[in-house]
Amino acid sequence: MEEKASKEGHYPRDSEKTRARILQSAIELFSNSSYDMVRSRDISQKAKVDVALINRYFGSKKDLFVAVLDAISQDKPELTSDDAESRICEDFSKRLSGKNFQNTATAVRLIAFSALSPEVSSLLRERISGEIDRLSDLLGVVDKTPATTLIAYVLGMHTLLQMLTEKERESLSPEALLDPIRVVFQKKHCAETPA
Amino acid sequence: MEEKASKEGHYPRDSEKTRARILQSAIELFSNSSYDMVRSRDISQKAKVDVALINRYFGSKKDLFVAVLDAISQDKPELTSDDAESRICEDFSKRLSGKNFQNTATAVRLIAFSALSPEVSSLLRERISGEIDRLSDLLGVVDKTPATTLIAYVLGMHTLLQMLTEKERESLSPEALLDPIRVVFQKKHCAETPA
DNA sequence: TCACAATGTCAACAAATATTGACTTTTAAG
DNA sequence: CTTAAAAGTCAATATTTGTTGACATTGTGA
Repeated sequence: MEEKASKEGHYPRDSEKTRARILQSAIELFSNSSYDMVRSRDISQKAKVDVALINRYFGSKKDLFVAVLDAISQDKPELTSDDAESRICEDFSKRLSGKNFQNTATAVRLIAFSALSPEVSSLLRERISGEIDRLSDLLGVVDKTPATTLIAYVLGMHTLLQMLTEKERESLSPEALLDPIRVVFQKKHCAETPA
Repeated sequence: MEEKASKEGHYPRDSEKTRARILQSAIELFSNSSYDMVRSRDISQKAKVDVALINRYFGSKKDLFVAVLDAISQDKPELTSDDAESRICEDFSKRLSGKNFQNTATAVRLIAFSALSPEVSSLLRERISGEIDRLSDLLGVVDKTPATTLIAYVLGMHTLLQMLTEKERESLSPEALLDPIRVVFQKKHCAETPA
């Protein structure tokens, strides 16, 4: 797994791989905190790379962010509506158990974190509209309201789960957390929450 | 309405009123963007006051933020569950019509904006837990899940509505937007959205 | 009117952070 | 081996932003 690192721990030079390493680090960091919170130096450290290389390879921090957006737009699998629901479920579960994670629902989560960062919010505007459209297609309706509702909920739940203590998170019922989502998917409208 | 401003436009000196003006400006600004986005100089400009006075009167920007939190915790009216629902409704309506606003649901909205700002997120952690408890009482249940669900949704919807264009907002059905909320309030579980 | 405290103004400071350019090291071709 | 381009390093810069302290102005009680 480790690239052979000569003596003092630096990798043999390979521009493609360093570029990829920067991008990957950026993806992970931007998926777990906001654009503003992630400093260039965090990314470079995680990628085991000098800060200056971010600018050399990507132009600027903002450009790197755009590259991240493009990257996660690429490998977006065709979803079924069942799939989408279980994805969100899995995502919530992981967050409830306090874990970090790599590859589930990254786009929405990333958007959730940086939605209010002034430098990139305009970029995210387009993407979020795209996500709403995509989800609307998935639901097979013209009206954007259900998709908007769902994404808002996922957005907010991510933010909120981020804020709560582990103890508080544990006290939540993962099942019941999905009720509003089921409303949108129009499957199980009348969930009974035992008082 | 205007305080008598002597000749060149500065108010007669009155520490209480200047303090109040700063606080009010801060409340409004922090209710419409994040802690990071609101610069000290924005607050001072809006309050028609020198920047330095923020520190003189409140100590620091962070302290001012705390003062804002305390202030909006004060005049929190006793709510009924009907009341809460109509409040949220009103709040969404205003946001849908692109207006800014002063006095509705300020606490949650303010929390929504600054939830991810590193400097104050720990402060908000307590408050949001408080809001969840308060709402749980209102709902008359011990389980925090419904309240958490509702607050997440409000949080996310605020963020999202913030991002969408006016055109996109207009295409949404305010009624349907409230469906997940009704789920939590356990009133109208089986909403029919006409395809 | 005088003096002193309260209030307000201004410019300079400090810290954080993305960015840049000059410089060094590595790689690979001729 | 030489040499030039590619890749990486390092220190300095520019900018933004909260904060501070010296100074000016206003109000008030003796």
